[in-house]
Amino acid sequence: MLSQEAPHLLEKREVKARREGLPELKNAKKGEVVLRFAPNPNGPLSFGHARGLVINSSYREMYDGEFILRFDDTDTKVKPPMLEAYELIQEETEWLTGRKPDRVIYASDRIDVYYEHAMVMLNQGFGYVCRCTADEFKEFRISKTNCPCRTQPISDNMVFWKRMLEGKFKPGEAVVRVKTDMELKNPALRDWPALRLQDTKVHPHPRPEIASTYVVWPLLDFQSAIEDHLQGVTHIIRGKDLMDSTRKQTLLYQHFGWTYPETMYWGRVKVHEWGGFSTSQMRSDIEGGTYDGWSDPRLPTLAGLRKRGTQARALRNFWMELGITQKDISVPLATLYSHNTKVIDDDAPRLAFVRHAAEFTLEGEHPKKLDIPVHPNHPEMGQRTWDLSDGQIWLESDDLEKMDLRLKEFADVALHDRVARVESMERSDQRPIVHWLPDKTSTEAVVIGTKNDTVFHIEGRLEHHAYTPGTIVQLERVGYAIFTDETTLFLCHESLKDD
RNA sequence: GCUCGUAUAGUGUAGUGGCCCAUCAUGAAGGACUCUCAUUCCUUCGACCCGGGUUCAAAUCCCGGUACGAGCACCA
Repeated sequence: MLSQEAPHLLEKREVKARREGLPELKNAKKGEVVLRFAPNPNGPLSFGHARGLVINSSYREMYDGEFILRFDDTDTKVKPPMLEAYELIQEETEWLTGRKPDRVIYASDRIDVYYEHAMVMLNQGFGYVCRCTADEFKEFRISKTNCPCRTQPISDNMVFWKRMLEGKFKPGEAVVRVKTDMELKNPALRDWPALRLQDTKVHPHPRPEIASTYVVWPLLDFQSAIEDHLQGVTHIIRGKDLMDSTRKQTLLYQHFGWTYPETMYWGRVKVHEWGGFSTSQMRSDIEGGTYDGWSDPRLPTLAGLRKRGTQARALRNFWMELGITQKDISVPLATLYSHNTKVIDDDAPRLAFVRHAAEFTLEGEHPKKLDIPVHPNHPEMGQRTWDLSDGQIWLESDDLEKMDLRLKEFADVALHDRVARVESMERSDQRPIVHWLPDKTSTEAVVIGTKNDTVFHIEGRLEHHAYTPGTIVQLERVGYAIFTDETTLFLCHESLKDD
């Protein structure tokens, strides 16, 4: 009845529902969306890169589109690529997004294509070879005046271009610029540089097949713009630090008569506990020995996160929850850990680890063996069996302040010298429940964790197990941990409380 | 300095003129369950940057201010 008399009331109710997942893409048709993520392979992927991967690849799934992984490796000096990173990044991309990219592109394979477009630009007069120094041009940019090179004839541009390719200029002596307008309000857009020279004898490209082949290299704004068009990219989602890039590139697209893709931006993300890390800073810290490689768990790299047991799904949930707002934000690690806990808890077998273990002898009547569940919420995961035949057990030294304890799943005991006297098998009072281990079912082990950029080791007794490296377990009353080897574990979540 | 952008609970986030004395998550506090300080569940706490304007009606539109961030690299 309502639907007949006042259908608008029903419609409104739908609108109120909280939006789930990512917002719709503008001008997007299912099956016709092409997205890309374009890191510089100057190191393995970091936590921040994960956002680009997660958001872009999620839209691929949402629209049944295509996802391109592109290596923007066009700088051999300031941010030189790292050869191993090409493989690592592809592997990490697959791990994080759950599948391979539809296409993988190396910008350094496509230099000739960029040259062709540079020549079109020069021939059609919307680009020119500028021989001013960077400082000289800066003055022109500030004073909104044309540089003398701007009006030179196309024939001159072609000559200078040829000389650039032949290596007749040194880096800094010539650059190809896109003609925009020196009066543009935004100084960043005025006749921006598109290609420059690099001394690839001194700074060869790390890929052996490229090495010193080229001296003229495109800059990001040019290379990325051309490649996006060539690959048919329909939607670009990237950081808002690249907003002026969009504007520069749109100007270039107008010259070529192309239409620029739809663009969305996200703001800066800082993780409260990490502060600022840059790939180059990490690189030098690793080389200097501060960190133990790119997968050091203190580092905000995907490799480091992975090593401490962070699940791809947790990372995906984390970034999906932040969405793509342009706000600059600072998130606590607790948020990521909370996602990770949700992902791992159901599958994490329980295991006992007694920190700083102290040995006691059981006194009194008690069973010689004990069966306890592997996971309290999942009986189907089976039982673990403890051997108490020699009566020797281990307790956490921090638990020894109280003299009366309940040994979890076992018995009430009273401590006294190195003896634990069994008072009752049933729970008889409210004494604290502690975890413990029989000597015969445990071995020496070490748990490693991090705290404020330092690494700590905890020695103790670990319950016997048959888990392989990489298995995530929950150490009862301690926390989630991932096996490094049979007797070494790493705590998944850094303890965030001060103690 | 010029240019661009953003401002909702402690932290994130939904909300695109009336359904909003504002959503969801996280966090904190309390409780239930549990022979873990885990998981799960319940309760509570807590926000529309400031000032004008438009409108019958503004978190939502406009202007100004403030704060924060980014670009103005022959880096990506």
